[in-house]
Amino acid sequence: MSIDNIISQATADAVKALYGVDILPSSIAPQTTKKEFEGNLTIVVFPFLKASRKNPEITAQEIGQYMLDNCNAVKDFNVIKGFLNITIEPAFWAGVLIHINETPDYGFKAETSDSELVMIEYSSPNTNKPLHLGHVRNNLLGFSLSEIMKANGYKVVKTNIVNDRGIHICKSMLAWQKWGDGITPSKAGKKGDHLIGDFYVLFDKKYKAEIKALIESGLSQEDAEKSSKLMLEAREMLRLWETGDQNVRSIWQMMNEWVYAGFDETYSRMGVNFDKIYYESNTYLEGKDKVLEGIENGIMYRKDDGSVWADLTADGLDHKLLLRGDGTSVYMTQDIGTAKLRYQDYPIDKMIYVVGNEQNYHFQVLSLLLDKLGFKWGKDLVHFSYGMVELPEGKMKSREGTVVDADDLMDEMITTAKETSAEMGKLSNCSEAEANDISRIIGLGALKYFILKVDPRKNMTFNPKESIDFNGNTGPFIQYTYARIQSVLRKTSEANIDMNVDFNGIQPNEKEIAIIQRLADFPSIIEEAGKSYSPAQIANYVYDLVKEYNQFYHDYSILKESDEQVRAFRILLSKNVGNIIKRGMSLLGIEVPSRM
RNA sequence: GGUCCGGUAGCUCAGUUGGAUAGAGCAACAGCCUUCUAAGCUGUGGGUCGCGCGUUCGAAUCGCGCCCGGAUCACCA
Repeated sequence: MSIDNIISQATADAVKALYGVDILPSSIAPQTTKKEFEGNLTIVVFPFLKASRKNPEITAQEIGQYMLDNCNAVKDFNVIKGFLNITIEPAFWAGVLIHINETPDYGFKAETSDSELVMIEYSSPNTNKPLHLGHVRNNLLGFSLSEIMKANGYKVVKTNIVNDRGIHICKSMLAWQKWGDGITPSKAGKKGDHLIGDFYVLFDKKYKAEIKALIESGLSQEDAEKSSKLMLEAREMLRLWETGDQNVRSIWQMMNEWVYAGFDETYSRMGVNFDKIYYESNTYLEGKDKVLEGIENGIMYRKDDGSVWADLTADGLDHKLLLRGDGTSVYMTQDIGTAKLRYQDYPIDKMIYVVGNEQNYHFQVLSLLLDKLGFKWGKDLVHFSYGMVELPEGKMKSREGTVVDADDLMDEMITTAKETSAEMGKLSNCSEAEANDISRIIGLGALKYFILKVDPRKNMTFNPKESIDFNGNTGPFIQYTYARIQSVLRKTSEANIDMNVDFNGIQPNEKEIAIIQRLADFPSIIEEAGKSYSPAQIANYVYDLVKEYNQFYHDYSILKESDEQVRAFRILLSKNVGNIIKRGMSLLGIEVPSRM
């Protein structure tokens, strides 16, 4: 039983004994006492005034006195206005630390046979260009969210829906056919996704030139776009693809393989992965049945031109198109189809879509439609919506070359980490391989932490220069603290310090108590982050813990402490801070180095 | 115009189901390396929590109205 629960229970008991009123202990949430006041936990007594019919000070005084007399965890109390500050018996804190130390999966709930299954969709790239900064935010959020849900005891299936068909892919294919001269990724010495991306850009360039020429020959913008030969060829290719034309399909197959090989490399470097990948080429025809079923059930209706719609005005939204007049699917229909396939594959209880906030409306509609169509998780599907990543110079525009490529970005981060470390002389005692590994961990940690610490809903500015600043609320700062703790532990074992010490009667000081209190918060932080789907809460918690520990680390000698009991206690405390840092960072998909 | 989301220090951001005098980092200035890793620590300065009204013992937090910024409102995905 946690200290919080003990105090909540004791408070409820006190109110019952003093005023004869029943209060649910769970409705009382003790908060950590502010630094400027004495005590560890604070109870706000205003809610009890109706029961006590006395003023706040007297009420707090009475409850405090009762708790002091009847609860052995309470050592002392003081009252300021309506705030009852309780000092916990220091020996209890030692017990809390020992409990944390002895609980291997502290803070993580285990998956059980009746755990709910949550499917998390993230990444969802197009196969016509490499991943960029926007995908990085998506991937990091999606992966972290998966880890957080697992820690909350859910069964998690990570999924990726790859947009592998459509006019954009045909553009790349066409450009490769026309100007590629049979080049392949290995011949070009280039990752496949980058190669395809180059052809996509090339298409756009040639297309623009064609349009420009047509306009100069006297056509209007609109007419020029209509009569562009390139675009017509691309459309024809898409048509052939849809009829299953062998030639087009085999080029498509080959080029997609190149792209997937490139993506795999990027994903694996980024440290993200998937349990199940869906391809739009397999799912894009699937939604039709469901929609037709919807017509029979009166959920959808058909217009005179043959198109099919859903009327969502009763839910405050508009009419939504689901099938075109010619019977083909739109985006929404495909998502319904994908949902159908997924539900055939897995007994989904909960579905989370990690998709940018420009699609908020889409998911509002999807949720309603899936619900109406009988998907049990439709109504409560979570659109984990995140804001755009902007650059200091403004928005990213692929045409203007201001897109930050994911691979380049990771390279840059790792290189900078290595240079910075070398400048500080940190890597002088390492082998080359070790130095590279540490640089990789630090560089990627800096990137990941910088992105994940921000509330996902907010648009954020990614400043490449500032992200490589290793000071303050950053990944490297946290990693550094972890590395120092590992150093302390190494020295502990080198010096053969006996850790089998009886901690009976130990009196942790204020700073130690503050750290233990924070460690004890870990489970509720994970739970909260799982409810609000927020990796940022984990990130900021870990930072607070590290900050608190750093002060302690600088104020007290740990290994030099002469009192064996105190020394062992401080080593134990450090070890557990290290453990929690590691677990917290693992929820963000960030590694921690044992030295740096 | 309709809908959704943001607005907290010069900058980047926290702020736990409404709680005490709103917190970090960066930037600026002043200190601290014979002591477990100085990528660190300590101190100083910096605020109309977008604006107003309301709800109550108490509002950055909840409600209503307005202002600013973003997204979206396609037979694109």
